[in-house]
Amino acid sequence: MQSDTAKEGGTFIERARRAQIVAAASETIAAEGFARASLTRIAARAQISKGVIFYHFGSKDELVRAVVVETYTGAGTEIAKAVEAAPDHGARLAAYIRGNLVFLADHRTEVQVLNEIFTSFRGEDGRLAYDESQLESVVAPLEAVLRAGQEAGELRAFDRRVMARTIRAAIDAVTPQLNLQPDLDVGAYADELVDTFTRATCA
Amino acid sequence: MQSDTAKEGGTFIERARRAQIVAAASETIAAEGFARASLTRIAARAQISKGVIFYHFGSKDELVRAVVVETYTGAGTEIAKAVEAAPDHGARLAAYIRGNLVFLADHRTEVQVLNEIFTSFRGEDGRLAYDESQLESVVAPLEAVLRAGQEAGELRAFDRRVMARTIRAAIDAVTPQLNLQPDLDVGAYADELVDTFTRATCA
DNA sequence: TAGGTTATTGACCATGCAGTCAGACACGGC
DNA sequence: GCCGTGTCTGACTGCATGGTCAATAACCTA
Repeated sequence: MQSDTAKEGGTFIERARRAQIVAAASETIAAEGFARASLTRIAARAQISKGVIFYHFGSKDELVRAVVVETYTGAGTEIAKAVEAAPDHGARLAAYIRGNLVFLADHRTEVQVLNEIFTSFRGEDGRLAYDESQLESVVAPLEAVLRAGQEAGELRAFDRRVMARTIRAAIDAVTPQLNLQPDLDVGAYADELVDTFTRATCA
Repeated sequence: MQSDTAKEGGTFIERARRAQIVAAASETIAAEGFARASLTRIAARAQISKGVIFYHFGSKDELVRAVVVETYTGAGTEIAKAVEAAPDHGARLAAYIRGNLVFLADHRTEVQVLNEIFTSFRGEDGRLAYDESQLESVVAPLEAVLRAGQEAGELRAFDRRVMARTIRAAIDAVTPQLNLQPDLDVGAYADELVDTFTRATCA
């Protein structure tokens, strides 16, 4: 039997194995892409029998979701901290952008794994398991920053939804470039984006 | 035997079948996603035997590439026309953005198919067949527009590469939204983007 | 209408997949 | 030493996949 949220459930071995399998799955996805990350390959990387995965996780679906939770936890708070430390709303937007790019640069593998899962992981019905509608939670905090800035009169009037999507898209576009060109100057890239969106949003 | 570029090669039946199979493949990808678009399903949709696909195309790989070529041809010129009709460089950028969004709205299915292929189609090595490095040709014309604008003094100094990527990302982000919310007001969305990037780029 | 080319079928193959399971191992309490 | 529970293995099933192929149908020309 395995625990649901796994924070404290299960025996010592239970938790250790789950962590090991999740790590192996993450590594396999990063190294070979989601499409090639079969349970056979994941088990091989972890140097365990394939059956043990089914002992600790009910299905491949459950494993993948565990990888997402594991990888996602902590990312949001890290960026939120940077944003909240900023004084005015213009600076908050800048902090948001910079916080995101720094996170991308520091956690490229994890971000790549999440990207693989989000764009390839499909349910039985063939639809993406993590589609646009569920990514609402990613855009929402950014929209909140924009709204606050507008209400304070520091940012001009614009469609917050469109602007938030645009900024998110600009940030998300960095990952594949970083993947292709690992020595990309993320700081300079951030400066450009901050400049661009400051001009685009300020009153 | 089948032709390579297929414009005029082969018999009448040859060309008709190829077109039919490409169409069926495109429909299947649009309806069920790339991952589920197996040759069996494609053949079923076209109401032909699976073997006939291998008679006209050497492999699934070749079929998919034919879909890309088929779908891609014409898109570039359509947008280029709109861009070249614009007077000054600021207007050119606006025309580029509007041209792209109009194209997205008018050809959602085709764009969705391309998107499916670009994000899921992998070679034997497990790497994306159409990755970031091969999408250079998409960003290049936009960079040219930006460069011309800067040299004419109409656009401020900025990193053209970053700006081009950002604009492309903003445009590409529309597709999944359109998919999720088919009645999205693309005209208004285009206005917002034009406003945003005009402010961001003008001298 | 005969004969050769072109086009098509459906059965077949090897492979890889997610998932199952009977049995074996480890190990602590009795 | 033995038992029971928790853990693990490796062989197995059933299925879908991309791809092959011999037989055959459709077609065109002579």
